[in-house]
Amino acid sequence: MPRTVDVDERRAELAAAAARVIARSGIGAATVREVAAEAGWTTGALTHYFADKRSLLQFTLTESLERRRARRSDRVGVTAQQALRDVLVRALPIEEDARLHWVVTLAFSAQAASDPELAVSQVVAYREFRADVTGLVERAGRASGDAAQVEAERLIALLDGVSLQAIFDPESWPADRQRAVIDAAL
Amino acid sequence: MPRTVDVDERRAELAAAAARVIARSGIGAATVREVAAEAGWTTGALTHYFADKRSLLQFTLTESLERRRARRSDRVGVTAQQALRDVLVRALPIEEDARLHWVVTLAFSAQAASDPELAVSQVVAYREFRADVTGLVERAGRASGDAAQVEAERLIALLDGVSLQAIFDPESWPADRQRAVIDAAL
Amino acid sequence: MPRTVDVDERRAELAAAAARVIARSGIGAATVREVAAEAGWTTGALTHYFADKRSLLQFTLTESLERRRARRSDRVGVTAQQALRDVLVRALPIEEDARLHWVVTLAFSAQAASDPELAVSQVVAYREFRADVTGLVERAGRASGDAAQVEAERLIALLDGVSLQAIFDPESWPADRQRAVIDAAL
Amino acid sequence: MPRTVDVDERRAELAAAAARVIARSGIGAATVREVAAEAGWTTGALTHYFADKRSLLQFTLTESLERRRARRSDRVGVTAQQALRDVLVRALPIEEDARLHWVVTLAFSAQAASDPELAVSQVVAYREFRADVTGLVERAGRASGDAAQVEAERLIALLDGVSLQAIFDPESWPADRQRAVIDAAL
DNA sequence: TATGAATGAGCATTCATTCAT
DNA sequence: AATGAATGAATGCTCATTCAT
Repeated sequence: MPRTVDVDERRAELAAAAARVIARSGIGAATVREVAAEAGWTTGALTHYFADKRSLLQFTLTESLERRRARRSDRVGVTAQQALRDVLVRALPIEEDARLHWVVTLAFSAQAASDPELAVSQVVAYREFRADVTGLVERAGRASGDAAQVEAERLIALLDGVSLQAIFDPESWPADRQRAVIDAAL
Repeated sequence: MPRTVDVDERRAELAAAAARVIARSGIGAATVREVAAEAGWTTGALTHYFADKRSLLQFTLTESLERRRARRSDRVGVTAQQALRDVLVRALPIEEDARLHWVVTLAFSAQAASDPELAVSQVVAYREFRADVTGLVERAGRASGDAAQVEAERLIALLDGVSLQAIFDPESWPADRQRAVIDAAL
Repeated sequence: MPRTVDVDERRAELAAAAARVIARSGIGAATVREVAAEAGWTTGALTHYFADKRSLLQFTLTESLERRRARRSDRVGVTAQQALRDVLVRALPIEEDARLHWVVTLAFSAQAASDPELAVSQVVAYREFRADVTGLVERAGRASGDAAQVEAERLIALLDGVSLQAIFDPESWPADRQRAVIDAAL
Repeated sequence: MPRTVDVDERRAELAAAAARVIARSGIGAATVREVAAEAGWTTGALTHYFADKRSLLQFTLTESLERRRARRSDRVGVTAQQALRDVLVRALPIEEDARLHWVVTLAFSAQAASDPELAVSQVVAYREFRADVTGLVERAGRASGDAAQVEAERLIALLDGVSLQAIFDPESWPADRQRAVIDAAL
């Protein structure tokens, strides 16, 4: 089914274009025209891949969440403690990929209040992340059972809080300081 | 003499209406018409108090930040340690006021990327918050000098992370669990 | 009836303000607010003197035409030939009064097409002007009967043509050149 | 391949519709909606051809000036004297084309005060007209050098004055009388 | 008489969406 | 599959007008 591959790839390209527009100019500027132009197509072409604007944006968010999840799993040949640290540090808005994800996520938070489907995607992704981190906390022998989940939540809250502030106030939060907070918590 | 009106009060009313609309339906739904209707006026009336939509939204954000700051200062006759705990806990999205503030703040984060003035307001407010918390950490004898600021940043990051998740996934984060994270950190 | 005098005076003041606004920024900028502000009042005050915008503008035009007519008659102790020359030259957009009148008249020409009442005011004023000039042509012994009217029309056409171009292209038409055309025709 | 459209032709159609609306109801009535309806399109379609209202109206004026200029040049196989008379008479508001041009020009004079670009278009067009007429005056052997330009200005002033009055007071100015003034001047 | 708050219709403009080609 | 012309609803904003004070 080579055609299916094309379609998926095209959808991913368009979602990436949408993410770039959102990061650059805010979600209000993410019009169909603008996203299509950013991707190098016309609005008409876009409608072959997304029924309407809403599904384009919906996919942009889930794609961003999915890519974050994928990035998380490619850790091989390290100890659980290292893996835990890796997962947390790579979620910080330090590398461009992660920063883009954060900006997109926050932009959608403005819509999630009124759009349950968006909210669900984010909740599911968060719970998966929590399960992953809980697993690593256990494998690292830091805690087990409920205590492991509490520890995971504490670590994720710290990670999210630092990320949020680093997005808003990058000057106060160079990469080193971001990582330092995580390392101190571990 | 025509009926006179308390301009500042009216502006605050309209900003509150805007905040409610944003919290209920997202910032995209915060149109001039919708905000005016929420406040019980027509669009024309709104223009007496705000030159344009941008200044309405700008004021909505700064008003929200200002109210949060004001709420922070009314703590009397308690120990520094209690005051610190109070400040952090009351910033959590537990009471309606604080929840509304969080939703509004996050909604604006979607715009701040493209509107430097909004970004500045948020950064300034965050730095003030950090200074306040740092002062309390010192007075509580938890740390001093640079270490006090590092501790403050850790506490705020934790607070922000919990708040963010509580906004997205309220089911996972009842008030007790939110407070527990803060208490454990203290 | 002192109050009546006040009212008439106030109406004249407002009409003068309207004329200044039109001359400065075009008829599109002659909003009720703008005219009231130019006169130093609020819009509410204006409504005591004019039922609506239309009657304000209508009066602005007729007042301008009336003032032009009044200016025409204050010529004493000169020969008919001198009076003729005077009437024509003083109608040219050289002095501020006359220039303002021209600009206002032209601005209203844009509306006269769709507003018969405005058109009538202008036609009546023009015919009066023609009758005046015809009388002067006869008294100056330049022509009589139908020939006098034809001569008057020629002179007025010349005057209007020069005025029109002087309004549009003042650089090409300093006062001297405007007067020279009239003098050559006489 | 989608249906293709002659952009220049469409712009000309829309400008013609704008001219008709202006002539019928005044420039104040020349709203985007009204012009689009007059042309048989919706407002959205209009924006494919003009970025905004201002550029639509600007084009309407320059198109009208351009058409007048084009009309002027299609004189072949006549003497210079005949050509001169032709040019002047065809500029009078006798035929529908010329009348429309006059009304449009006058309507824009109400805006030119506040829009320098419009004023420039009109001045340039007038100076071209003057240069053309001056050339014909010379070729007709009526005058030469500076005298030719003075004669041209006199003729144009007469033409403009007659036209202006014929627009305002058509009853007083049937076609014959308009032409008679020009012929008498020649 | 005068104020200015409030209304609501109308405006230019933007934009998601449809559709003939 | 892709274009881009066209639609029409929605938006921010302006403004003439009304009216309680």
